[in-house]
Amino acid sequence: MQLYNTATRRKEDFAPLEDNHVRMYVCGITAYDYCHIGHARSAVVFDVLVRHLRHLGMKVTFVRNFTDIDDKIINRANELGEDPAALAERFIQAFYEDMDRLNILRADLEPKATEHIQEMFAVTRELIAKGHAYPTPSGDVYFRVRSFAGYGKLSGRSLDDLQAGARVAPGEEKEDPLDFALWKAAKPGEPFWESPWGPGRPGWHLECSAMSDKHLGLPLDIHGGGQDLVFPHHENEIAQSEAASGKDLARFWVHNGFVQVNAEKMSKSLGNFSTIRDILADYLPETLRFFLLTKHYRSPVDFTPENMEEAEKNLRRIYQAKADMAAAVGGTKWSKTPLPAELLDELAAAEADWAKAMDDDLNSAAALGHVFTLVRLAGRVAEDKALRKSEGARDLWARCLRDLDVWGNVLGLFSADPAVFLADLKAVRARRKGIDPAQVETLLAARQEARKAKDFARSDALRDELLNMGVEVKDTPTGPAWDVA
RNA sequence: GGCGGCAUAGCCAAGUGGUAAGGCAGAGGUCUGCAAAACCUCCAUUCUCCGGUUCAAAUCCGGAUGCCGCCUCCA
Repeated sequence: MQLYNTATRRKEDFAPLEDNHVRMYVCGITAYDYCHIGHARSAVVFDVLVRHLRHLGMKVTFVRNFTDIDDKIINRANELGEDPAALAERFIQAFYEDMDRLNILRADLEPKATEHIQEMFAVTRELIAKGHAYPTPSGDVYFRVRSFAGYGKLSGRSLDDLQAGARVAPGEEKEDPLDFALWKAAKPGEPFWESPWGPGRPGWHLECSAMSDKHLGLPLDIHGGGQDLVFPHHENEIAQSEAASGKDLARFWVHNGFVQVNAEKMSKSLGNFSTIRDILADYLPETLRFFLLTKHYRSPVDFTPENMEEAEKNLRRIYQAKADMAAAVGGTKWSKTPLPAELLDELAAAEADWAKAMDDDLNSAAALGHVFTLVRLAGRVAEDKALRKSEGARDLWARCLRDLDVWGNVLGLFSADPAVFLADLKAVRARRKGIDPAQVETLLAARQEARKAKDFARSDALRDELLNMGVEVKDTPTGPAWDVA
């Protein structure tokens, strides 16, 4: 498959260094708050990447870390009067709850920064020994950015460009404003570890260098994260890892695009972010996941109610098709009427195009288009009186269902029981639109009475009343049913 | 100011040289007491604008305009 590599700014053919074994590291969360929709996107993107590589037959060792010691954690803990370690643990558990709901597979290894203090010492010692880092009198250790020739190569920045915007905070003892902290001396009241440079705690970037090397070895096949991590986090990781080890940190750098809200950047500082929990109060988890996959992973995606609603309608149609097909293949007595060859050609083309799309830099948006080819094919056969009782139709539906299972397994979608999913979706949409199911049932029963009495004027009036509430009525062989329009 | 990205129908969105996927919405039809669902048909001679390269460009190059991101914590 091809993957876009931030380091080269091109799509490249991807193959792991080790035969058929992909070693992949993705920067996880800093556990100081509930995850927002941006975390959800990153998680979904790399989850689909792992699933797809495995689908292609590769073994994937996926490492995603937790930053469980950091300024933000300490600040938050102080605000709440909570122990920093306990606070981090609390939000790590919340992370698992949210990600489980989104059908994100657990990483193979989920190391924490605080469990790798010794490994971070080792990297720091190596960097000091090689002249790439220096301790200060007050007990900080800084990376000497100008000692690493490749600094800026990932983000495409020159040291001079960076110099212009660099600042030195009061009290810092840097040789150069661009130098960044490997180790921070403890301030009073902060958690700390004893180190060769005095009591303190690790800088933000160091843990990833220590953990990726320890758990996967360099160079990594894939290093991933959000686009915002390109600079400075990943640039600094490269400097640390490559200066210390002499090896490349990663062969492929993969970065997912941002989630915007009403076409604006979502950020803590703007305060316009939605947590996953907030969103899942109004929408099904699968809706969010589907929505995030309707755009290519490197493009920005705009989170709006309209787009979420569209995702719901798309999913409803796909699950309805699954339900219809499952019911249809359960039939007996099949005829020998042959299926037109074009139908099978179309199906085969959709299958090939699906694979091509996913192999093309994980183009889930294009891939989802081919799902609807299956849906339309299945519906077309079901509508055809001559074909729908044929063995060919049965086999086509079975094949479509199988494809949906396989594709859904790669995307992490479509795996729910259709009846359950459709009922859940209806409930969540009704709730969001303020529709009272009990009231709907009452009106529906009244309409049935009118219909039985052939009072069609009254039954149509009731149907219009329901429609005004946002409820669509449908009469089925097994009686009336309704859905949210 | 430096670096980078994007601009495709009413909306969402694929498409990096060969003549515009898909979805939502909309129109007509089949079905239906009427509807809904499903299915069929229609819905961008055109891809922000202006130049250029080419037999051929939404796709490459130059310019303009607009929007966005990074450069500071951030997925």
